[in-house]
Amino acid sequence: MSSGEVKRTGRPADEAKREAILAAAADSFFAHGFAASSIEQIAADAGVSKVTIYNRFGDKRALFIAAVERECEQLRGNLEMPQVASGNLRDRLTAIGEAMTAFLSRPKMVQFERRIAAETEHEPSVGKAFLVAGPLRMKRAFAALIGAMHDAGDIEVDDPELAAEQFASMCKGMGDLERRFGAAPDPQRNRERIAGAVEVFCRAYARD
Amino acid sequence: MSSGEVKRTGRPADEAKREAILAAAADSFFAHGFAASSIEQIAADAGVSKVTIYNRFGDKRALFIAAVERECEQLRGNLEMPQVASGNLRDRLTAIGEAMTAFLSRPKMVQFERRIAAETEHEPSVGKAFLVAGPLRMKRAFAALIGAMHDAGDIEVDDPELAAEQFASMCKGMGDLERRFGAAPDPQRNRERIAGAVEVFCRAYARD
DNA sequence: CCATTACTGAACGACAGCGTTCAAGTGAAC
DNA sequence: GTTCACTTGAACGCTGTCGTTCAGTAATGG
Repeated sequence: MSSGEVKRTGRPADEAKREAILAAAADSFFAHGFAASSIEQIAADAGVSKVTIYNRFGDKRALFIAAVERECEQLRGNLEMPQVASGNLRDRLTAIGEAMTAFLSRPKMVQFERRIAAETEHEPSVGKAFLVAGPLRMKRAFAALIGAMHDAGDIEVDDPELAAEQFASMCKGMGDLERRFGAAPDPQRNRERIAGAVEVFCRAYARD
Repeated sequence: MSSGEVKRTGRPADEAKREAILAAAADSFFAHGFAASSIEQIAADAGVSKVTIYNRFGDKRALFIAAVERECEQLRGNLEMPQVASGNLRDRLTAIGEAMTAFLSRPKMVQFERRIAAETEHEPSVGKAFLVAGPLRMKRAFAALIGAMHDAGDIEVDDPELAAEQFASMCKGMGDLERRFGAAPDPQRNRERIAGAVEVFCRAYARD
């Protein structure tokens, strides 16, 4: 009943401050890590008193969780698959591969992944939440696309999820690792990876 | 000249202690992260005085670097490619895929990767060192194998490094992500991934 | 035995973070 | 204007870490 519609008397909480706190927390946590971040600094960055943070979030750990949840929500927004229904099979696959690579290459994304992975050690739920909000979601969307291509008769695929993984993995190749471990990006090689993935995928699955 | 053959007088350094320190440091750093690890705790775990650590390594950061280097060396040892010269193409590829997945799935490896990635943010050299000692090394070894298969007439490949990446990436699929973010391992799915990778690879590259 | 080097335990100063408390101020709703 | 909840700044106790110092002990070569 009355979800969040409770009329509270007195001064209302400042939602702008909540946002500022979470933004500052995310910046610090994902840039420096949980242990290396201080609530004091986050409060200063957010232009807010430390007490306000404790009143609203209670705990450093809880603040971290809240920041992760916020980031996952934002992730969901930017995750839209490019709806490429036009063009031939190869062009469509290429577009998908390029969109995916671009999405995963953003520095912010790389940083976020790094940090979530590290923090998963202590808080496995964080890792699971990210998996569901990010990669698994993406895989399912792409698998559905593969299924549609199969139904349309463009390709012949038994296991759409596996095929989706294969294509996505080939597009990433080692670019994934290189990004994560700070090697300089190589756009040329990334294009070759996508082209190669399309080629192999088509040789293996394209009909006629 | 006389590399390390300098006759030093006085009590000799206890190499066993050095090892104990590095082992304890690696355990702590890779389990809890750099900032969350304390020299005091590492000293206690190693059964060594804190002063000994400072005398031998000088600094927390230097200790971390030393621990990473040691881990990379150990990595090099366990990285031997299975020399599968026998059997048909599919069997050989399957053996390679299984060896690779087993190697990358070890909890210690997952943990190490997570931590190095996180610490790359502050110390990019650490990430680069790991890339060279691990993945790049592996890729080259595997690319050489692919090249040999090509020369032997089993497959037809233009870009052995790309093909190596493709096969390895397909074998990993999303298992990589799942491990890193703490999802329960699925051996059945991993086998399917390897089988699928072999199938696609052969369809794309196998001769006749 | 003696010089030399390695190691230890304990203690120290300096600093920073967490989480809490308190008194005071602020602002919306009734 | 009163009320009530939110917000603030400052201060506090506590804990923990780093990095250093020092005196004392252990082990080795000459």
